Amino acid sequence: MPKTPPGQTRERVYHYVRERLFEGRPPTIRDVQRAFSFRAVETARGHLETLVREGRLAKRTGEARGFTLPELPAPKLVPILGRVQAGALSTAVQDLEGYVPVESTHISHDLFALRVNGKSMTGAGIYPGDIVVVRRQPTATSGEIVVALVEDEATVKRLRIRNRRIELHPENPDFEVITPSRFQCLILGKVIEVRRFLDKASAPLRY
Amino acid sequence: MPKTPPGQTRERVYHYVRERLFEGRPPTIRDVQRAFSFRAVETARGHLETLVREGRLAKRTGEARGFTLPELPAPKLVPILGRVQAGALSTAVQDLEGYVPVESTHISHDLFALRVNGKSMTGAGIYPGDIVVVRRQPTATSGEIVVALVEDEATVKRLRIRNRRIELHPENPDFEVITPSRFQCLILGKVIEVRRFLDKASAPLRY
DNA sequence: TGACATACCAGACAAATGTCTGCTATCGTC
DNA sequence: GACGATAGCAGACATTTGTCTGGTATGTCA
Repeated sequence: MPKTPPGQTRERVYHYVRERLFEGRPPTIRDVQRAFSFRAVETARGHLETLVREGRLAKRTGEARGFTLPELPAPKLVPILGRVQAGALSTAVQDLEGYVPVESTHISHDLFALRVNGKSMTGAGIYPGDIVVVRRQPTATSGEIVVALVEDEATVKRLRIRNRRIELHPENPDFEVITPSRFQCLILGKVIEVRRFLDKASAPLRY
Repeated sequence: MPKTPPGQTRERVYHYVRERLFEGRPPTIRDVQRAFSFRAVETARGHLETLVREGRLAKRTGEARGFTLPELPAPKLVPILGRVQAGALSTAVQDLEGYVPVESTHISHDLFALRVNGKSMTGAGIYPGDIVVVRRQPTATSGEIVVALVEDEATVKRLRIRNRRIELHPENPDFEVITPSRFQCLILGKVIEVRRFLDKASAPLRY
């Protein structure tokens, strides 16, 4: 039974566990044992417990496959809504185009995604076909890019509040500013992220 | 023991399992039992097995927490490399800025992410501070947006091959076309996705 | 040298978890 | 009504998996 320099194997164990967690397939202690050809379960467990003690991993005691990354939950998928219907703001799972993974920082928020249609925001780097990730919220501050529902149609625009009036500004000279009344316009949320898929193969999966 | 209309409870079980999988925390059968207050494990298992038979879930028999989504592994995180060093193309985990989750479609590929520095690609909707997701590959076809290493510096440009010469085109009139020799230039990969974080809070987590 | 820590092994035990067999009740259909 | 399909229950059992106790070997440091 050869002995490895201190910490060296543990580093590899750590990366192995991470990989597995990123795949969404938490390993058992015996998985780790097998992956590193340890002849005893305790060897694997020793490394894992040490990693927990060092704060590099977290665990749910007694639970099968209970090792996780501390503070870092797995990325969450948010639904890409094909259309946003007026009135019902609840996630319509029916006309679902797919899912996009988002940063785990804001898994607590109510997020959804939307595919951009027109060219009215190209000046802000938002092009047709892009997907915007939206945090659902009823209001926003002036200057932010929002998704608003105007006459039953969802549009992405930059919000400006001038003289207590709502203005929806495009970022493309070919389009005009919309100045809806408070009753015509409903702010669905604020755009927090834009993503463009340059490669067809990387487009979100439909399922 | 009340009985629910056919399929109704199962639908909810399905969504519960999905949620858990998206969180990276595969449920046990007894987790499902508890979540729906079934008085027997078999009830939960019945639904789960049916979902597998219907092809809506997949499972690894006998394994603890073995239920997964078919075809759809959990999203993967790819590293955002702070800098790309010449020569060594291996992922330098050291100067790591964080991780971004990517679509599960291409988990098999060798991906990394890079933060964009200059304004040379604004015409293509790629702005400073954006993060590009790159598929590592030594070559690319003309017209694709690539990450190239020119004189030890990584740049994002549109690749054009004219008269068997490599040209790196910016998408901003303020910048000039680079025409490196084959020896000065190394194609690191092809940009498959662009993402911009409009909200500071949504920026990738450093850890 | 001896005390101590680390890496690893061996085997047993216990808790968590998947699987099976058999049962009741409700609904729709022939 | 008989039949089959579905939803659900009850309890036992088997496997997987986490936990524990005790051991050997090697290195560091006083």
